[in-house]
Amino acid sequence: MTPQRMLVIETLHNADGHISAEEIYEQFHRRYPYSNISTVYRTLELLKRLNLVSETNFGEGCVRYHVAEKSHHHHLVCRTCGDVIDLDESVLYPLKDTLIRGYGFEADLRHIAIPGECSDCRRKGR
Amino acid sequence: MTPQRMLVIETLHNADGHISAEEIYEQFHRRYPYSNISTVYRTLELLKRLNLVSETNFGEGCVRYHVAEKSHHHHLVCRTCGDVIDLDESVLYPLKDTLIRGYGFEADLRHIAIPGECSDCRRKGR
DNA sequence: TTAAATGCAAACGCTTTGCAATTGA
DNA sequence: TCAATTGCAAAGCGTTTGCATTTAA
Repeated sequence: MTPQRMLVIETLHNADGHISAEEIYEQFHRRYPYSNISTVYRTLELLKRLNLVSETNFGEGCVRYHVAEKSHHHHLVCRTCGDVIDLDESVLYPLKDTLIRGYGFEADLRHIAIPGECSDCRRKGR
Repeated sequence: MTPQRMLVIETLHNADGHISAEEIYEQFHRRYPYSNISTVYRTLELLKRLNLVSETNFGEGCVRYHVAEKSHHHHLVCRTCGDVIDLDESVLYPLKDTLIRGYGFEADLRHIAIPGECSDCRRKGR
């Protein structure tokens, strides 16, 4: 545990919502001038491996990070076999973000079940 | 209209589904050796402006392109005022792709209505 | 004491751009 | 003819990596 890591983690927690590596670095570097953005990336890499942060790609040309919390789950429901696959809430973050950014629409995406066909049934169907 | 552009357009039509600039260039260059990837990017830029292709970011580090067709529409439904906002099908492509890639699940995302709150009501609500 | 983490600089992959040469209309 | 398009090379962006130095344990 280094002061650099602590600052990155602190920045991640203070930022509510999704923050980019560049933005983390900006705040981090302000408080710790002899620092480097590669340390930010390496710390984020580590936190991802430890499942302490998740990353989401909103299609802006950079990835955004947020602290991982116990989150809602969604479901993928197979129309053929009825199987239900659990889906982490974060899978819908990019969509949620697109709707906010593109339409100003705050989507209520809790408790979603998405219909379709699972991999097994697709394989058998062919 | 140049042979280069025709080949890019042809490649886009032959590729069913989403294709990256790199992949377009690969096919294009095979048939037209004195070509350059910047031409591909410039042609794609043009076709986007003309609404002949759409681009989708699947979070792979590159954008994928597909010919724009008259597509299904989805709806954003405001729980407060009941307003319905039309949503192009392509907005859900990244999610669809995530589900295929991550879970092998072929989501049936036609005719979707997403509940939530529209920008007007959010503004008034504050 | 030493394995691990850092800063730095250079490279990465995808995309964009400036510019001179070429081309379609 | 001439504006538009191309090929090329160089630069841009966010991100990753090799390496010598520093540091936490």
